Amino acid sequence: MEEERETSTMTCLTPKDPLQSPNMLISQPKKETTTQTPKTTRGRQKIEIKIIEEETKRQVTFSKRRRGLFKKSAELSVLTGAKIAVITFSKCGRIYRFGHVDALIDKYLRKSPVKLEGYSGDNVADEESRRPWWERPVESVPEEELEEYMAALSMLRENIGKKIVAMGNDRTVEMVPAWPINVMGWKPPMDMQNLESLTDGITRCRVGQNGD
Amino acid sequence: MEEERETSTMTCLTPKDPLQSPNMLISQPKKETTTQTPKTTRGRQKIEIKIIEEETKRQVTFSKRRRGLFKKSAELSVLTGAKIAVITFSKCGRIYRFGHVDALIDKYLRKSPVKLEGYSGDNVADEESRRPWWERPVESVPEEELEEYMAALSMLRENIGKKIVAMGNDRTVEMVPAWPINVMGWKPPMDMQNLESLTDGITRCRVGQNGD
DNA sequence: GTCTATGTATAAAG
DNA sequence: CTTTATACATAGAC
Repeated sequence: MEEERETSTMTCLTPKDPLQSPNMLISQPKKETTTQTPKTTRGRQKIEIKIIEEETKRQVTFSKRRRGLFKKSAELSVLTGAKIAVITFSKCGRIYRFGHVDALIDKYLRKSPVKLEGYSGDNVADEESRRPWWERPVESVPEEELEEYMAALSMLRENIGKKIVAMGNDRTVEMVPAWPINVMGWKPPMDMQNLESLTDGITRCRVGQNGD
Repeated sequence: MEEERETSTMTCLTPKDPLQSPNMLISQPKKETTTQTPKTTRGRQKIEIKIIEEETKRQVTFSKRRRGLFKKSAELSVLTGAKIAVITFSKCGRIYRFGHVDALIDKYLRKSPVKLEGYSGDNVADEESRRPWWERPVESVPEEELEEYMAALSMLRENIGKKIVAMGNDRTVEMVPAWPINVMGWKPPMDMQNLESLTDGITRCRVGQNGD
C-alpha cells in the first residue's frame, strides 16, 4: 500500500518550486486507462493568505479554521500542560472563546501590568470633582464617558498589578512580543497593526512557578 | 512533475484503515533496487493526546506547536478579518502571547460583563472603612488582600460593562461556551476544568458592528 | 536550528 | 452536514 509513496513524495513536495500552473492538474490525463477516475474534487487548493472578500466563503473558512484553531489549542494544552486562552472577534461581531478565558485574563492582568495613562474626568458635576476620578461613584460618570472611564479603571487595576509585582513578585522571565512569528512573506494584518499598543510598558514579568 | 501524484495520493491516505503495523514501514524493501534509500526517519508518528511526561520532549512539542498555533491564528486573522488574541501559560511559567492581547482583553472585558461578588474589605483601618471599599485609596488595602481586591475591582469593572450593555448596547449575539469543540474522544484537561468559572454570568453580549 | 516521512487540516464540491 | 484530494504541520532524528 505504501510502496508507491516513496516515489511520489519525492515529487509531491518541493516548497522551493513556486508551482507554475496549479490548475493544469485536472486537465492532464494521468493513466492510459480510459476510465481515469473522474476526479470528483481538486482536493485542498492552495490559497493566498489575504482577506477573503466573498462573504460566504469567508464565513465558511472562519468556521472551519476556528474549529481547527481551538482543536490545536486543546491539543497543545493537553500535551504540554499549558494553560491557553483564545479570544476571537469575528468580522461580523461574534465573540468565540477557548479555554477559561476570564480566569486566564485575570491571571494575565495580574502578572502583566501596563502603563497607566491619566483619565481626568473633567465633565462630572462639581460636587463630585473634588474626589479623584477613581473614587467617584460610577453613577456620576457621564454616559458618554463610561467607556473611557472603564479603560482608565482597567489601567488602574493593572497599575495595582504593577504594585503587586513591585512588592516582591518581580523575578523575571522573558516575554515575547505580540508578533513573534516570522513566516516567509507574511505580515501582521493591517487592522491589528492599527490597534493601540497597550503593551509599551510590558517588558518582563513573572508568573508563579508552583501550582502553575 | 505532478503527473505521478495521482497514483500516489490514492494510496497515501486511507484514514479508515487503522494501520496495523506502523513500524513495518522501515523494514519493507520498497523497490527492486538494492540501494533502497535507507529511510532516514519514520516521519511524523501518530501520538496520543495526553500529557507528555518527558520534560525535554514536552518542551520541544510546546515550542513547535505554539509556533503552529500562532501561525494558524495569524492566518485566520488575515483570511477572515477576525481579531484574535492568544495567551499561553507554559507549564514552567512563561507567558507567550499572540495578537494585541491587551487591547482585545480590554475589548472583551467591556463587552462581556460577569457576575459581581462582594469584596467586603473588613481589614482596613477604621478611618477608611466608612467609604465603600472600591472608593478607598489603594494604599489602604492590606498587602495580603491586594489580590482579592484586584479581583473585586476587576469584577466591579465588568459590572460597569454590564451597565453599559444595559444602557442600550444590548443587541445580542450568541456566545459560545468555553469548550465549544467536541472532538471525538477528547475532553478538556483536568487543570482547566478546575479553574474557577467566572463565566457564570455570561450568556449573551454584543460587540460593535461598525469599525469592528 | 534542519530534514524526512507521514499524520492532519482543510478547500472545494456534494 | 460528508467526501475527496491535496496542502500543510509536525514527530522523530540529527
